[in-house]
Amino acid sequence: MSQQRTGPTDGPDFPDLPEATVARLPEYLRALHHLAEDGHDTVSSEGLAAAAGVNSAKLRKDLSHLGRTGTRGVGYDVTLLIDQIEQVLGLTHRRAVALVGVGNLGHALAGYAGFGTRGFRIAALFDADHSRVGEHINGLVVRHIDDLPEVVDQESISIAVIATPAHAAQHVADRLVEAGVTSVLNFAPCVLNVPDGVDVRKVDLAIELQILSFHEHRKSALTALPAAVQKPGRVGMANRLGGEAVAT
Amino acid sequence: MSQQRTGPTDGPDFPDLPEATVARLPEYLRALHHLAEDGHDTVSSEGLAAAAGVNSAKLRKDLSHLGRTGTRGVGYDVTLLIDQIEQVLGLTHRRAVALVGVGNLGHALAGYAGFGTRGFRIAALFDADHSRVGEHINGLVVRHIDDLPEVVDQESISIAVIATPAHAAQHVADRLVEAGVTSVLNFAPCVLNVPDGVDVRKVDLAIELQILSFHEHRKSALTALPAAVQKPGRVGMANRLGGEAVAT
DNA sequence: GCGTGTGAACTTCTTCACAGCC
DNA sequence: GGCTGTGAAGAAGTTCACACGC
Repeated sequence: MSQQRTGPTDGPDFPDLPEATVARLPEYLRALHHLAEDGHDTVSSEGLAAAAGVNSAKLRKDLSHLGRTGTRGVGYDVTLLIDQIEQVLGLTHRRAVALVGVGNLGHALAGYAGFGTRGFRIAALFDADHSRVGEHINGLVVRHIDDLPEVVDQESISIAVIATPAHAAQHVADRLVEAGVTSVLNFAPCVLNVPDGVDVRKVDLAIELQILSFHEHRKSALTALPAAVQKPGRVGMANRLGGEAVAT
Repeated sequence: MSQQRTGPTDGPDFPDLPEATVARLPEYLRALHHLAEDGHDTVSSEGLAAAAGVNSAKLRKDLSHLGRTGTRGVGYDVTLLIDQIEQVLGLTHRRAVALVGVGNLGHALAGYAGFGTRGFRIAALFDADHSRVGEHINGLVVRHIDDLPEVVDQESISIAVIATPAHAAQHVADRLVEAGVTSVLNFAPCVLNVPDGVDVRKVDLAIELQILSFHEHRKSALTALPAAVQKPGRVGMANRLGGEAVAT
């Protein structure tokens, strides 16, 4: 195994994966579980790539970082590959997750079944609002954020989800880090400052729409420009791609 | 080599932006609005970069794609830059968005204020479940998904959000595309197949957690394995994880 | 024959460092 | 002096194409 990328934690169980690969492994895992349910024992790179929405060369290169995973001329053993990916992602046990902020969005996240089925257990809910504390959501009691250190310790929580308003998020992040949390998924639309060694991932719903907006803007220019003048306000574009044209 | 990215829609109002830049512009926009509220008239690349959580060289390179936006020795005019970014992102008018699936998550999204304040208007809610149709959420009535074509046309909707269970998502996507929608934000944990010309972005909450899980896994190996027992601060977690200070 | 695994080519993205303008 | 704008270097990621093992 004279591999080039030799990081400090390199080894058979800890390949030093490129970030882009790490981001795709969960997608492969989901596709594999789906294939397993459908009774597939093996799958080709072509087949798995299609199920995961990537091209097969990329998939093979990604999997090659995990060591020998497939069989030439045959493909990948579905069950075995699931095990290997779960191994490197650290999903061999269910990780306890804390959720802070049980407003609109937090409420929905607390009830989201997908966490439970894919390796996580919402272990505690927190809010700063005393009127919310004590409320029962999905079998859990909302606790006050002052209880963070105690609960994080009790439940061995290392991952937290922030679903508070933006103005509260940094403060919450500080308290989480102080309590020992080392990974944060942030739904608040703001930048979080955390010390080295703490990972933050961000999900911003409005940003996703704004990116789509850019491409919409672009597409409408494509259809509007060649035909000379554009009509503001009314978009005559995009009724159907490949469908019959609509009178403008 | 004068690197002229000259695309079909290239021009002063439609610079051909790198995808990575497009993905960051919304973040700059949010930071700028924040700065404007705080009364700042101008901001340096250093200042804006800090507010947006990127480094200043990257920010300058990104903004340079928009044409001349700053003033040397001074910085960027906050209001002007907001206008320019909103221009290229196509946020000069509020875009109507359809939301399909008013279950757990859909409900929360329908009530999410962030859409309204950042360029979008939830114009319609849909569900396939007749028992949900007619329900009022946040001032909107839930309509049956069969009404899609009619409403999409009436409200000039080109962007839709899918918040249905995974098994229904592809079918919903097909109907959206048929109705004329050309951009989709998908919250269902599955891959969507859509024709060319339709953009899909995906948000998968469990995947985000699984990526964090990988890094947690990695970190725990770091503290467990190495003989180099130097603990800076608390847990010894305080270096080289996201950092590229990897030693040889 | 088939399909994985992989060097090599290529593209995209990031960072550096400094010229040019205010 | 200060800060933007940008070529050039470098790093990361993707795609190609084919050798190799089944």
